[in-house]
Amino acid sequence: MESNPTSHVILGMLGLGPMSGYEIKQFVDGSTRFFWAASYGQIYPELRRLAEAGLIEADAPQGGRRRTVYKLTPTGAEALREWLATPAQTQEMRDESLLKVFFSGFAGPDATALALDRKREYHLETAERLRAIEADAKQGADPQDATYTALRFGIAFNDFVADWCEREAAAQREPRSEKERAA
Amino acid sequence: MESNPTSHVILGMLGLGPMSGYEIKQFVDGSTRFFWAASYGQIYPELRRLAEAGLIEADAPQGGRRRTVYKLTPTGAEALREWLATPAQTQEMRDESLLKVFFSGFAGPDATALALDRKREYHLETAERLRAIEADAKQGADPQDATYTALRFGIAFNDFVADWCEREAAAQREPRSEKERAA
DNA sequence: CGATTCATGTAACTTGTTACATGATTAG
DNA sequence: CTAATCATGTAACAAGTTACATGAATCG
Repeated sequence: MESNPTSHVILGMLGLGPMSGYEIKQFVDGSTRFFWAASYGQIYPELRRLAEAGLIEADAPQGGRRRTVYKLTPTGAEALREWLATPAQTQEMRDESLLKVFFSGFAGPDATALALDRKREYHLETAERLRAIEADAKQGADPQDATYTALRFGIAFNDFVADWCEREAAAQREPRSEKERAA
Repeated sequence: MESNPTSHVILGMLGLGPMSGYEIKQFVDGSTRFFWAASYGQIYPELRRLAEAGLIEADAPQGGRRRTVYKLTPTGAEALREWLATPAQTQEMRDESLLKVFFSGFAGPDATALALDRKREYHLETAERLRAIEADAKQGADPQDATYTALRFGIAFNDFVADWCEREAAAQREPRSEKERAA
């Protein structure tokens, strides 16, 4: 069984409890989305593959709707534990706002501060959205619960970046360096 | 001309000065790599497309080696300015180390702190690598130069995450909550 | 002169998104 | 009854990586 990135998210989600593909997608969108997304186009085919490989199996469907709830098999639980014990490999960012900061010099000396302002705005909004999720999750949440920890990371991270952008934009707006002032 | 993410990196790089595909790759690897990567498989075909669309053109090749140095045309410069003036859209992360933190509860109560330790280590190493690049770039660098600003962002960001992981791992190792202590 | 680096390029593959199709169930 | 939501799925596409092929120039 070839393992791919998406398979680990699915195994992890089923490690939290039995779920259908639809529920996995909802859960991802409300939690790992900001650092690891997944779409139906990945989830459903991957569920099938994992079931064929014997890592997960269809649980008895509950409720009136036709749906397939999956759960981990012992093999799947083992695979999840193994993956968790392995050092992480994928560490990627694609941050267009930072790319614009990087190249902003081309649009003149004031453009950098503006690019930083825009980046800041994005992170403020994201932090706010995450705080809304946190407020929902807060009731009875154990602060040491790992999923909650990841959420707090998202908030802290976005707050930090917003602050950094603010400070840096201010520095960019300060009077130019001695060399330039002398000129 | 359909614009795609890679085309903007190339236009931006050529905005810094005429470059060959090979040089673009080197430059990316030494700068935007940690927030926006690019491979030869993207760069060379895209250079051809941009040249056909008239946004860039082959400059007179300098030096003994056979190579093609590209530069922006006025149209390309305009396209770059336009892109810079537009709000950023792509904002993605794929952070496997955080995913492991998120799911770590499955591997027992101690696993979260360990996952945080590992994540911390990664960011310490990255910060160190970026500092090495900074040390190289430092001679005569204008602190308000935008490319330098992005580099400092990378360092600050990785330092922050490393610290956050340290604090959070410590909190995870503290005695459990009242509820559990009472039990 | 042999190894390394410079330099360009492509084919096969992996990964992921978007948009659509389908239909059942539930809420108002 | 009809609109929204639940639920599963796929096809077409977009994006990006890896690995390889090729050959010239340079360095020791």
